[in-house]
Amino acid sequence: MKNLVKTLKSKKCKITPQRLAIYNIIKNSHDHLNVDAIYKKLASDYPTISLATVYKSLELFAQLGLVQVINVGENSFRYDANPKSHPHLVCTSCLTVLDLDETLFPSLTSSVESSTKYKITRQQLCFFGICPDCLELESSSTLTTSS
Amino acid sequence: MKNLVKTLKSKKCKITPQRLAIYNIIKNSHDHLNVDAIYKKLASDYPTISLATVYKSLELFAQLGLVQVINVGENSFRYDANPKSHPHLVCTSCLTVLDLDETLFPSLTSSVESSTKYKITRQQLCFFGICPDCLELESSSTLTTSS
DNA sequence: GTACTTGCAAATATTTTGCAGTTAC
DNA sequence: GTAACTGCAAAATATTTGCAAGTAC
Repeated sequence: MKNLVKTLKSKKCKITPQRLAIYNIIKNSHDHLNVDAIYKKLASDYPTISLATVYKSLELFAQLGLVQVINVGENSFRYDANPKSHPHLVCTSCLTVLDLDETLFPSLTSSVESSTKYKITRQQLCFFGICPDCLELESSSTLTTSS
Repeated sequence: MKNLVKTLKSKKCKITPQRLAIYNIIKNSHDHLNVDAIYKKLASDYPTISLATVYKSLELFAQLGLVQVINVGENSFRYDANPKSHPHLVCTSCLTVLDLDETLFPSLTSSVESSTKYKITRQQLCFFGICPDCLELESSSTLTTSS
């Protein structure tokens, strides 16, 4: 939060309740919410907030490097309060998106740069699979339906 | 193309000129086109084809495992005639999307599986950067504007 | 006080759907 | 001949924009 306030001030952007609320929601969710989910979470505290405000705030945050926009193959974007590019792990069953530790994959960028002539600025690693909870549900439902 | 015909037949799907044309376009483009680009490429040969047909055909191809749907953080999807999951390289300047050789990154999946309890089914690696052509343009325009 | 911000409504973009007419087989 | 497919138009979904009213500073 201090980071948000400091960055907004330094760019002469105003510190509004809406912006604080939106940033808080992203910051405090382990999952990576999309605009709609953020909007719905705001609904109880800010019944009159508009989707446009959520979009505008998120775009500002992204420009200021406060959040990262991620896309895991859905037709909507999700937002991550950690602006540093890092790998994500998607459960294709319950659709949650977790962070992974980047240190699992050292020096991917440099191997791409050396084998192509590209100057790499960013990478997006995304793994799709089934989380332990869903795996368990799956196996128990298999037992049920097979009876 | 033989692959397309064989797969369509085996699933009792009809082999229509539209489907052949759409598949051809994806297959023959080094870049990874989105629906709009495919539709525009079709325009000269099939002036009456509809966007809906392009969408429906691509969805069918994806379901049959003939193409891969990719998303590199745009708000539209691109299509790849190589259905095997493999890394992509995006030039953020000219917006082309190239394939990378998967062998550059061995055993990513297994290291994710061993460090989480997830069962990984698919991965998407995407590197963003500037291609050699755009790098060159950039440096020459810098020289020009700085004069 | 004023420049920035919000919230609404309308616009735009992408994708999906329903259905009547057409076509591959 | 018929089930599958196409093309159109309308709907659904996601995002952006213009602008009048409101608010942080």
